[in-house]
Amino acid sequence: MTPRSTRPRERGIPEATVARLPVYLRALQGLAERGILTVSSEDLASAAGVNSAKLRKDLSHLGSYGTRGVGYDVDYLVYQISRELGLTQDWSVAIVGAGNLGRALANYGGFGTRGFRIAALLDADEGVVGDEVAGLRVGHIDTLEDVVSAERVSIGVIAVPAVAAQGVCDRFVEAGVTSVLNFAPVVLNVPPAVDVRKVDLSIELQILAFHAQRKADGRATAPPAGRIGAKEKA
Amino acid sequence: MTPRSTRPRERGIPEATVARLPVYLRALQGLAERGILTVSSEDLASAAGVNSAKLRKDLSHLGSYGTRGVGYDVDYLVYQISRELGLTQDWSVAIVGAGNLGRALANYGGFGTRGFRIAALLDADEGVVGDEVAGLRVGHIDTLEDVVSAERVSIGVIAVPAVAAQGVCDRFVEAGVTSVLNFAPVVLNVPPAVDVRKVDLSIELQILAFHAQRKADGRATAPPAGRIGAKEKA
DNA sequence: ACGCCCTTGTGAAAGCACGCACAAAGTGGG
DNA sequence: CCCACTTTGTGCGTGCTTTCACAAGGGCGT
Repeated sequence: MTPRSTRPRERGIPEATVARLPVYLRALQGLAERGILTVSSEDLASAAGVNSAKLRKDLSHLGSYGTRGVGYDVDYLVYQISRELGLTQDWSVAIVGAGNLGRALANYGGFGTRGFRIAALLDADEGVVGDEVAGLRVGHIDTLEDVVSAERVSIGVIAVPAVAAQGVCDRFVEAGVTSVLNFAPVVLNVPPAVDVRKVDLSIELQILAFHAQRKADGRATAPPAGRIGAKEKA
Repeated sequence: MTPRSTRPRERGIPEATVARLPVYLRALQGLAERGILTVSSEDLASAAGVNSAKLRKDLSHLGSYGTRGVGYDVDYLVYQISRELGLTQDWSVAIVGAGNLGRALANYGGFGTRGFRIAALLDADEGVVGDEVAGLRVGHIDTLEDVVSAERVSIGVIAVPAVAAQGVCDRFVEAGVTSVLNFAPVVLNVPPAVDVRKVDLSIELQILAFHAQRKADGRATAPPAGRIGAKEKA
């Protein structure tokens, strides 16, 4: 614990790096569970499916947490990434929509890891209100505002049909939620201060179809080079 | 139908553009349903949540399908984008995992739009094999290879727990599937010729948490600027 | 038939992201 | 105590993305 520069990072982690940190975190937690104490950038990169230089550069944005000639201390790095991502505090999440998707989300064990607490699961359908899902009782959509303020919900998850999504989003925003995760296939309109992320099955399928067509349309001009996967064998 | 250059695009649409085409397509279909025949890049961009210059450049990669001073013919553009994405042919999709997530996917009406056909919904749990979901009977995982070859499945969807994902993926690959959509929170290992896309709830949540923390940690250095959303009012 | 006005399509510039390759830094053996 | 080896952290070149700004093209009113 030498004093170091005391100024590891100076704010401003590239968005592309932020998007990969959760992947590194998961890989590290897997290593930790297997009792591995130290890992090199090469090994961690391989576990996370990225280039090792990219991994090192990503981590360098958080500070100098590695030891040359040795690698990274797994537990320490888990802690640093968790802290950077804001997972050392708990975030309350409200899920709207208790259909199959909402239930799948609610059952998503421990919500990735810890750090997220499902404060409520709401639905507009009287038929499902009152059901128990993942140890939670489904509440009525009309209690959204109460739940958000009582439970200090900071992240809203929208798992309702497309036509209802903007309405739910507006209510979240009105209630003070500034982070929204949207599973409905619509573009949400929100004020600039609100952060929206989208998860969209049909978009992913269509992107796959595009590349599949490439492969089928006679020899493609370039290999698929999927943005995410396409790694070589272990 | 003037002869034009007959060489509208020459192969090689940027990946970033491909990822946005489905969004444009959906926006256009919405316009078409409302009976709108023509749209300007400005209006379409607004509906899709992007910058109009970006939209024009994206569309220019497909060819010159607009009319200066007027805009784009909605139906024609729908057709061109569909064709480019490979949606004018049908793709057979097999979903493995008939839990809440698998069911949610199977029920995802018309699978976005048309273009995708669910050839099978499979599960390893004898308890759910035989259930009817979305007009489909859940089959046993052991029939995966048969289904893939009999139904000419080209896209495999993995909606199983993390520990089972790699195994299912291997079976898909072995059976000849070259496009995989993975919902399990693991990095899949596949040969280079296979295209994998990942949808991961907990990663999205963690990215939101990062930005939320930024907002909370005193005035952020920069506004959130969510990759996806954060548009202004209509 | 002419000219005004609107909107597309695209050069050019700026900003990011990626990956190579290497110097710096730390470990362990002799 | 020194040297050989390992692995990090990063400067730099390259290519992709985004955005601006505007010339070219086409419709419409007169």
